[in-house]
Amino acid sequence: MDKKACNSEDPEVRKGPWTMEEDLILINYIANHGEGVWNSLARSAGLKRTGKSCRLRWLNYLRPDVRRGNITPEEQLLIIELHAKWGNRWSKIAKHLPGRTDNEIKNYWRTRIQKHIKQAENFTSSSTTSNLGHININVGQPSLTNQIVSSCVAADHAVSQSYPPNIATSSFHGTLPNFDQGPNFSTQSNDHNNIWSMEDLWSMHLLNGD
DNA sequence: AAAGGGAGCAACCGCTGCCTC
DNA sequence: CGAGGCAGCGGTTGCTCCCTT
Repeated sequence: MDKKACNSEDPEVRKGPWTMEEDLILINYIANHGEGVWNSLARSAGLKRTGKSCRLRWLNYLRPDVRRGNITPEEQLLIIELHAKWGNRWSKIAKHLPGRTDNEIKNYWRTRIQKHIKQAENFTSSSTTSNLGHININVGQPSLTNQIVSSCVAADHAVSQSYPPNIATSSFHGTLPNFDQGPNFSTQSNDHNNIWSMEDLWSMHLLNGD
């Protein structure tokens, strides 16, 4: 329970998007002191953030091993199968997808797969009882699962085909990301960008001499 | 060219479970 | 054994970007 730690009335506590400065402070601090005891970490590092916020930022974004963007068809299939098995146990599912975070998988599911599932279910007979509220795919229904996977893959493929590679990555090619906009410099990016931006952050961290 | 709407994603919120004292 | 503190989880919100009209 985050009784005091999550006191959102505290004017000293910053909320909203993380700035690059904050990211660097957090990276530096964790590099020097390691993770853990997030509330005191936030205080010691001089971040006006809750420990919770620091933990989330680190786990979902700043960790060096985090992979972002471009969910592969294999990963899609795995997500669908594991979700069919475990439901919305995102962290459990994420453990089977190295480098992926529960938040990313959750967002991916809600924004992409859920949409395709609905389409697929509409496409299949209306006589089949389904649970749209809590998507419940039976692994024993390969046709539906395959339909969803192929639907997702096809959609993603279409998107990647319709975007010239340098459009999605344009803001990162040949110039430093625009950090003025806060952490959004790496949103909606593919693997290449993400490696790019995070390497950038980490190299800056290293340049700081830590 | 501008406005509206939808999609995608980062971050917050509230809750639960575990651990320590 | 109970209280308090922390980490972790899942749901939700709100912002930004991009596409369509």
